[in-house]
Amino acid sequence: MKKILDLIAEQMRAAFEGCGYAADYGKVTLSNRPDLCEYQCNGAMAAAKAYHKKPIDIANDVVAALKGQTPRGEAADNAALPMFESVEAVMPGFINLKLSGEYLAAYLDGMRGEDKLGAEETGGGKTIIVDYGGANVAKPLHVGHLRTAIIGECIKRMGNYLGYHMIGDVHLGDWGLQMGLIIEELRDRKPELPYFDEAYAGEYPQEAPFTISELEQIYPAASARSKEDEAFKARAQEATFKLQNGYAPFTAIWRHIMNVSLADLKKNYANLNVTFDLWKGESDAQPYIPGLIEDLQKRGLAYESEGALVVDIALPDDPKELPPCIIRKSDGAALYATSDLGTIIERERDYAPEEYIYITDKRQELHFIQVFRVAKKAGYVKPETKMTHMMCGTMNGRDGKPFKTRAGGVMRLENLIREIGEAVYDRIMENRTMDEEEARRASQIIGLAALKYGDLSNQVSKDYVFDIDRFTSFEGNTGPYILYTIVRIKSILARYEQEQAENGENMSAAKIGAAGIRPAGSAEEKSLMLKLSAYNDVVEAAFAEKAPHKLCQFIYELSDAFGSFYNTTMILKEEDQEKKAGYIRLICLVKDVLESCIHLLGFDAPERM
RNA sequence: GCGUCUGUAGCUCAGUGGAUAGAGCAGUGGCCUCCGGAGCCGCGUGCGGAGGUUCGAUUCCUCUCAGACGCACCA
Repeated sequence: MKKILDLIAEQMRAAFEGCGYAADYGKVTLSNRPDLCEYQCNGAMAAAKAYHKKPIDIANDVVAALKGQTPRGEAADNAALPMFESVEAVMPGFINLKLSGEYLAAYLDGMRGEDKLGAEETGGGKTIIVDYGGANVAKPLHVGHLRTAIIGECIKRMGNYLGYHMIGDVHLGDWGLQMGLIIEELRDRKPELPYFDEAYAGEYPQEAPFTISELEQIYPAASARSKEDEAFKARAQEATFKLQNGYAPFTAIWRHIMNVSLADLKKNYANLNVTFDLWKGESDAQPYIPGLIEDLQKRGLAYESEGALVVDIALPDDPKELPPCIIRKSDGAALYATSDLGTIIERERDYAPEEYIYITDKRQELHFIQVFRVAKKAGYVKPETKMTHMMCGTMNGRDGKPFKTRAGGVMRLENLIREIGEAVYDRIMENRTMDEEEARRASQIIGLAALKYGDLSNQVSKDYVFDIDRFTSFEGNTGPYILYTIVRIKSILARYEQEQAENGENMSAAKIGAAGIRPAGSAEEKSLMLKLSAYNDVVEAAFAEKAPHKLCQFIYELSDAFGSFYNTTMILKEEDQEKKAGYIRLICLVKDVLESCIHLLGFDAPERM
């Protein structure tokens, strides 16, 4: 369906044109003075200069033209309906518009009849790769992984919804120095293992020489040690180099690390409602790296500098000369940028995407500038391919500093999720009687909504304060409040159905769906309807601007509008059955839109709460 | 030092080249013979600072102050 703002703008453009002004001035926006009007057009003021006329005169011309005009909206059903309830020109030259109740009701009925509630599939099947995992093998997920996972999942869902072919890749950190660190730490802890016996010629064991919890302990220990112990660090670097060159015993250890760790990671991401189409990692880029380096050297793009192999990426109009991109360290090992470039080559070969979206912490900005520039400069990626780096702000604690556990350590994701679940559970139990099992289940669902909504409702690029008490509150602009609205609507709908069944009435669900939504009978109802009509516009904008928080803002406002409507309108007590059925259809649409939005955001609503 | 990002209400956050800059929380006062009161309706304070462009700037530009982050062999 066309967006309602576009439909209105069509009228406005025609009116401007009819009066001899350029159609472009007919741009329409939501009103910023809801007390005066619903939509507004400021074009008359912009046009004043070009036509040497007073803005108000232009506005009056256009309004007159608009009044004499018949609507020509393309939605055939709506074409016969006058679009506006009122149009007026006011000083200094605003054109204020109110939509007719019939037109709006017809528009909403159009939404009800569509699979995606009026959202258009503008993606046309274009392939977009979204790289939003960044988890490191052998290292537990922590809060630092939370944002990218949540945001990436949302971006992917929105894109798919709008008809793009989104490919989500977890892109594991499974190949860098960390692997060498683990190997060497393991050698010190269990020197008797055959992997460390150079004379060993037999088969390596199937069984991993460690459990996930051991592994999770080994890495941090090794990492800390490498910062103090130069010799250890050197050993780790050598081990990394050997692994990267296919040394069999280390490859065997690496496989064990991968197997043990992957199962755990999958479980944790699943708990977050986050899924990936690809479980690729840096290791998958390795086969491309020798060719990549050779190619860059042969074409003179890469050269030696201070022992390392680098590619210049500076451009003449950079405010500051950027450091070159290192693609091979002086010890011969590949590194982050190299494997990202290798990954790009693989992705081009397998998917040839029209856009890349990388979602990471904003501290990696320089790295992605370098990688993108090398990819374009070397022609690995077409010039017109969009490469976007979505930079996430940091998640801070209430003190404004990076989020930590009470003890001051890094908070593990599973602990965070559990804490939130418990906070929600306590709230449920103190307010309502629900059996324990259901409360447990509900608190899982609600907790995830609290967590995700709390994150997604902030702008991606900004640091934000993570506050469990605030996020899990059932009041205000929170995930639970949105769910509460949905649950209330479900409850009303269930009662209505029951009522109809008891009366043996013919108002079956199918019949309800068939009849129309009625023009608003109150200011609250109309506000609700206007808000609903913006759905397709909002989803499209949220994706185009990669701004999930716009979706959050929308559902909050929609929930709020529903709250006001609900509070002033007796739905089930309404005696006029037609009117009542109209209300039911309306709130059913509210529910559908809300559920659709939370699904895009990546969480669900419980049946009760 | 250089660069990037960010400064909006007591707190947490939205927002726009235009009319009176909005929400939530906290504080405070109302609203149930009523569908979930975990609700609804009121009440007050603010665009870090200075210039500039513009009929109009919180928004665009310059400078300045403050904070976060980054600045070649970690990822």
